[in-house]
Order: sequence, then C-alpha cells, then structure tokens
Amino acid sequence: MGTSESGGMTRPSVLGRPRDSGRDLAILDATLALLTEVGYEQLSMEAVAGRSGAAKTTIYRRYPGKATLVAAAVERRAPAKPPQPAGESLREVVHSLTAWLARSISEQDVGLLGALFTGMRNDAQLAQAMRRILRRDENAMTDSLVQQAAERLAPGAATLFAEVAPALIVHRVVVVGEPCDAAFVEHLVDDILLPLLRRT
Amino acid sequence: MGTSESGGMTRPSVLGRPRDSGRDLAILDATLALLTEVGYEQLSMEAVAGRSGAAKTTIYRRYPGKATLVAAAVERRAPAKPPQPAGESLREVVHSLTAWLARSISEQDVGLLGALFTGMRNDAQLAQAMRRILRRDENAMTDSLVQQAAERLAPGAATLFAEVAPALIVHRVVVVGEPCDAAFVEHLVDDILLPLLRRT
Amino acid sequence: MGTSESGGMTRPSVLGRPRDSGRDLAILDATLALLTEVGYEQLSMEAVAGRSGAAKTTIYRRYPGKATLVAAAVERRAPAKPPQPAGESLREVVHSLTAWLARSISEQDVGLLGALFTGMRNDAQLAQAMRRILRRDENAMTDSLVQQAAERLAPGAATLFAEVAPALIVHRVVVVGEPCDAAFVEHLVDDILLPLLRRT
Amino acid sequence: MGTSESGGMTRPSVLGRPRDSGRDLAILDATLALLTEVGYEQLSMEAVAGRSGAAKTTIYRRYPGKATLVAAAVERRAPAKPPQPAGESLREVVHSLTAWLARSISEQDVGLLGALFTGMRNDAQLAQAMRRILRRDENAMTDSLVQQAAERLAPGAATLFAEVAPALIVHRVVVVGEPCDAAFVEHLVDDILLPLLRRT
DNA sequence: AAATAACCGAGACGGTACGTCAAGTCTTGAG
DNA sequence: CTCAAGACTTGACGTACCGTCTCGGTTATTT
Repeated sequence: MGTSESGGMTRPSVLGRPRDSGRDLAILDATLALLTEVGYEQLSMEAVAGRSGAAKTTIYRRYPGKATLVAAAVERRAPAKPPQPAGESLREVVHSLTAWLARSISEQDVGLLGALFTGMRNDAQLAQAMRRILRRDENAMTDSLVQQAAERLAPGAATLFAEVAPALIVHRVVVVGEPCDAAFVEHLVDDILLPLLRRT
Repeated sequence: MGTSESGGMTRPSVLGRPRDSGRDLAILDATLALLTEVGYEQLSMEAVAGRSGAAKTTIYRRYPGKATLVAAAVERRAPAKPPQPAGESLREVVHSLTAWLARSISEQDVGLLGALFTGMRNDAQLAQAMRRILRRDENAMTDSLVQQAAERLAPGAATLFAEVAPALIVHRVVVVGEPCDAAFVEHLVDDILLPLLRRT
Repeated sequence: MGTSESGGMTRPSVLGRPRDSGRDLAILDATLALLTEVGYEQLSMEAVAGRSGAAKTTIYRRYPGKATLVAAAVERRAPAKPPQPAGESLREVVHSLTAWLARSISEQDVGLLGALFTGMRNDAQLAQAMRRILRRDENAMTDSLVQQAAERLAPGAATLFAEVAPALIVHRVVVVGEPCDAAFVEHLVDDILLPLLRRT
Repeated sequence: MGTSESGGMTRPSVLGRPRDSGRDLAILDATLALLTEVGYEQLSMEAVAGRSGAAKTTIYRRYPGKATLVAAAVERRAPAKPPQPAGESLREVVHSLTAWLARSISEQDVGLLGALFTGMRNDAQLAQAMRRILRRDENAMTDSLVQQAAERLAPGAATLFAEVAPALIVHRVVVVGEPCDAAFVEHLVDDILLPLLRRT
C-alpha cells in the first residue's frame, strides 16, 4: 500500500537537469538480467553499471544500495500479473491459481528472496518494502479466488488459501529444493488446499 | 548420502601433528555467535578468525568457505533436539510439536536460510547439505508424531504434517515478517493442521 | 604575451546577456578564501562553486580549470603592492624591501606555487602566466630599488637583488620550512644582499 | 639524525609471513618511473599498482598515501650522491659543486617538490621528512666544500654556500622556468657565489 | 514588440581515482 | 603435518571531484 511514489527511488527535484529515464530503464534491465544470470549474491553494482552503460554514481544517486536496487527492479518486472481467469469447478479455479503461483514464484521471486534476507538485517524498512512486493501476488490471488468462486467457499477460505499456497510453494523451492512440477501442484491442490477450503 | 561423515569438513590426514579439536570448537562457537549477532551476510571469515583466536588458514583447512562453515556450525548446534513428549489428546500432541518447531525455526534456522540462498547458486552439493540439516528437524518431528499419536492418524498424516507445518512457519517468519507467537500457533493448529490431519 | 587581457579568463561574447561581474568577484573571493584555508591541492571546483554561490557552469565558462582559476584569483589579489618608501641609507632601503618581500611571499605566493607545480606539467602556457605573476613583484621591487638608491648601486645591482632575494625567501619558506622572521631578514640583508650589491 | 629505519615505511612485524622485498622494489621503481613520466600530480596509486604488478592494498600496507610513497621512492633513488672531487682552484671547486647541484635538482628533486607542497598542508611530519631528503644533498655539499677548500674559505662560508646555491637553482627551475645551463652556472658562480665566499 | 543569444542556478551524467574491506592463497617460524 | 600470524592478489565497495551536458528561467541586444 503506501503512496504511489515509493519503492526506494530518491526524489528527483524540479530544478536542474532532469533525470534521464532511459538510464532508469537501462539500470533496471541490467539488474534484472544479472539477477537471473548470477543470482542476488553474485550481483555486483559494478556489473550493473557496466552492463547498463551507466556510471556507478548514476545508480547510487537513485538507489542507496544493492538491496533497494534489486527490489525496484523486481517490482517493475512483476506488475502483479493478474492470474488468468480459470475454468468451471472449484477445483479448476484453485488448480489454475496454484499453478500460476508456482510458476510465478519459481521464476521471479527467488531473486527477491535473497535481497529480502540481506535487507532484513540491515534495514527494517527495506525488508518491509520487499515483503510488500512479495505479497502483492498473494493478495491479487485472494481477490481472484473470491471473484471466481465466492459462493462455493466458506468465509475466510480465500485468506486461508493466500496463506497456505505461497508458503508451501516457497518451501518446496527453497528448502526442499525440488521443482514445482505438475505432480506437486496436483498434490498441493488435492491433498491440502481443497480439503482446507471446503471444510472451513 | 547421509553418511556419518559430517557436512563439509575436509579429511584430516593421518601423518604429522594431529588437528587440535579445541580449534574445532572455538571456530564453530565463534561462527554461531557471529551468525546470531550479525546474520549470515555480515558474517566474515576474518571475524570468525578473530573471535575464535584461530588463524584463517586453520579455518580454511577445515571448511572450503563461508557457507560450508556456517552449515557445519548450525548442524552442530541443533542436534535434532527431540521434541518434548506432549500431553494426551491429538490436539495437544500437534500443538506441542508445532510450538516447538516454531521456536526452533525462529531462533535457529533463519541464519541457515541465508547460507542456503548463497550456497544454492554456488554449489549444488552444498545446498543439498543444508537442506538435509533443515529437514532433519522435520523428519524428527514426523517420527515423534507417529510415535505419540499413531492410532489416531490417517496413513500419511505424519508426512503431511512435516510438509505443511514448517512451510507455514518459515513463510511467517521470512515473508510475512511477523513473529510466531502463541496466537499464530493456535491458528496454525486449529485452522490448518488438525483439519488436514483428521480428514486425510 | 604580456597583453592587457588578464590571466585565463575566456572572452565574453558581445551578443546576449552580459556576464554578471558580481559573479566574477564572488568566484575569485571564494577561490582565494579556500586557497588559504585548505591549500591548492585540497581546493576543489565544487567547493568554489558552493562557497561562491555560483554554478559550476558559471566558473567553467570563465576559466578552463583549477590552475587558471587560482592564477586569476591570485593575480587579482596582489596588484603589485608597491613597496613602501623606505628610509635613508642603502641598508635601510634594502632591508625595507626585503622585509616587504618576505611578508608578501610568505602570505600570498605559497598557494600560487602549488598551482605553478601543477600547471607546469599540464600546460606550459599556463605555467608561463603564473611565472609572470610571481615575477611581477620582483620586477616592481627592482624598479623600487633603482628609484630609491640609484646612485649608490653598481650597474646591474638591482637585477641581482631581484634574482637573489626572492630565491632565498622562497627556499626558506618551502624547502627549509621555517618562517621568514626578523632575524632571517637581518641575516639575508647583512650577510648576503648588501655584500653583493656593494661589491658588484 | 633520523634512525636507519625511518622514511614512512610501516614496521614489518616478526611474526607471520615477512614482507616480500621484491614488492618493495617493484613499487618504488614504478613510482619513480611514473613520477618522471607524468609528474607528481598525475601520478595515481592505481597506476603505481598496475605498473608494479602489486595490489593497491600491498602499497597501502607500506605507505599511507601518495606523498609518503613518493618521498620513499625519491629517498631510495638519491642516496646523497657524493659530488665528485673537483679541480684545483677555489673557483674550480665551487663551479664543480654548483654544476653537480644544478643537475641533481633539475633532474631529481622537482618531483619531490610537488610531493612537498601537497604534504605541507596535510601532514607536517611528512613535510619534515621531505625537507630532510631535500636538504641531504645540501649538507653533503657543505661537507664536500669544507673538505676540498677549507683553508681558502672564511668561517661560515660553506654554510652560506649551502644556503644560497640551492635556493637560486630551485628558483631558476621552478619560478623562472628556465634551464640551469652552463651559462647560468657560470653566472651563479662568478657573480654571486664567489664574491660571497671570498669576502665573508 | 518579438526574436535571438548569451547568461545563470541547479543538478544529472560518464568517468577516474580514491581508500577500505573481505575473500581465499601463500609463506614464514614454532610445535 | 598443524597452527598463528600476516603478506599477498583480486574484486567490489561507496565516495569525491572532474568536466560536460541539459533543464527552466533571466537579461541584454538586434530586428
């Protein structure tokens, strides 16, 4: 939530030469590319500068450090992609949402989780910002579920879904270390989510 | 895999002066202390050397790098503390296990998660070792649950518990960023775990 | 060479808004102040801009670089202060001139010498300009000596004085690193200058 | 006067790996080469590191900054080269010494003078060290003169020579900006030095 | 009066170098 | 062969200035 301005970028004043928005794009693009190539730890500000063609000072003028930069880059990339409208039955809706979420987390949020771990210790506010990004998708999902299957759900079921599904997917990817393939999604939907949602 | 030879320690040779086991303890103690003080990212090998009184050489002779060292330190600290025997009812057993797990993860595993993120990118084998440590507790918990409430559980319920409970606790601590207090544990037990375990 | 157009200022065009002479003063004043405060090396264009309230552009429009700027500032400050008319005897005249020169060099020219060293390597023309400033005082002194004591001097004595006195004073301040106090001036006059001037 | 250890180098301890004296030589050689090539101002620590093949940290472990480094390099190069024994007459002795000094200052000490200007402002102790180096030659010269022409000199003449000759040469090179050619040396000897030395 | 042209502040920009920190390797002397 | 100490290379850090380049806006002269 918060204002529309947030996200770590420093305020560009009115006076003086305005910031070159092309630099913004180049910096964030380079950050994203490097993030997926080498991961959060191995990503260096110097590499971002080199790849983007921007000077280090230009980056530091916008973001105070690596964590903030990565957060901004991730936020820009994933503009809360709305989960696609799904099929008929409750199972179909839940399955569709879960599969989308599994893909989304596996592909995009892993890099951000590294930034989150670093930021947690150093800057509580920054950690909060990253959590906001991470949970943006979860909230979008909640809404989507309510919209599509409101009548078939017990009250609070959507919230429960938004709590349980991302947790299990993140755990799968990070701790268990195995991919969220179709079989896992099936298991997740049939053995865990649907029982919870129906019963509640 | 799963041999008795622990996680990352390099083989000590037979000839020459034997390794000083006091150095082992000092190194791991210092690592643990620094890990909780400053977190995984800010923990430096140089600080471990300084704090433990060991030379950097002595550390690198045992562990090839920071991630391995931290893994060894964490492994030593948490010798799969057996969850304390619990009360009567199924709910009491589950609640007891969950509360113990929440405490255990919050206090101990957070540092290891940082190491896991780093290690994942750099060394798949190392990531595997860390995952093994992380899941040691989960497995111990599964066993404990089966022992204490075997007759009241559906087959596979213990496995399910070991899959869901840690996932939600980790998610709570890392992504949501709020503490696993008593209220959360209650919610977790009554709204999620018990329904799943009973029904399955 | 030796034109009336001063040291390093770029030609202001005829068309358009004329240059604000108040900016000139502010820039040179700030330069002089910083020169005496922090010395030539530590003096930065950015500090001059900040102190004078002028934009960097405004400074660079006038002077191509630090050395030129400092030269202009020093030139403005020391408008060849005429040595004060002295007493009766030859010794009184020489002593008066030497004391003035010692004060002048110690207080004013030290900063310029730093600029001179830098400029020498980078821009021979600039070095020439600085030398011109430095020797302006020496020439003025020559004239003064001739005016006041022409009949008592051998031919060429004034030139000799202008060659020897500044050299010894600069050497004293920079290389020896001790102040040009009264005792030193006495020594310089009685043991070196007067013997040379009388005999020649 | 000055222990044998001094000169800005930090104390190498007894324990641990000893400093690589090859690094010392490489660093000082590179410093000298760059000093003559580009001058004091343009000499960068990074260039010294690159040229010498030493890491920047290796340089900073030995010298706290550029001025100290240059001072050490210059000190090593000019081990108070004794002026060569000269001819017969007093004039021949003085001329020989003066010519040697003119060469010595022109070729070697100019770089150090830049370091001196910088160091003066920043570190009085460092400035003192540089002055010591600069005056080492002057003192050697005094001794040489006394040795070679003691009987023909008034008392204090050698000191006077060591005061006047370097001052005029430095002034010629730096302030006047013209070379110390044979004609200048002749002028210096015949018109200034000999009259002073004979009369005193 | 309008157009033109230079001025001025502010500050973004690509660079270069700074001085520091930590990583991981290597080299001593002592045990 | 181990250990403590510390030198060494490498690479990145975040900062300071450099000199150049837009911006919006302000005087002046020229049409």
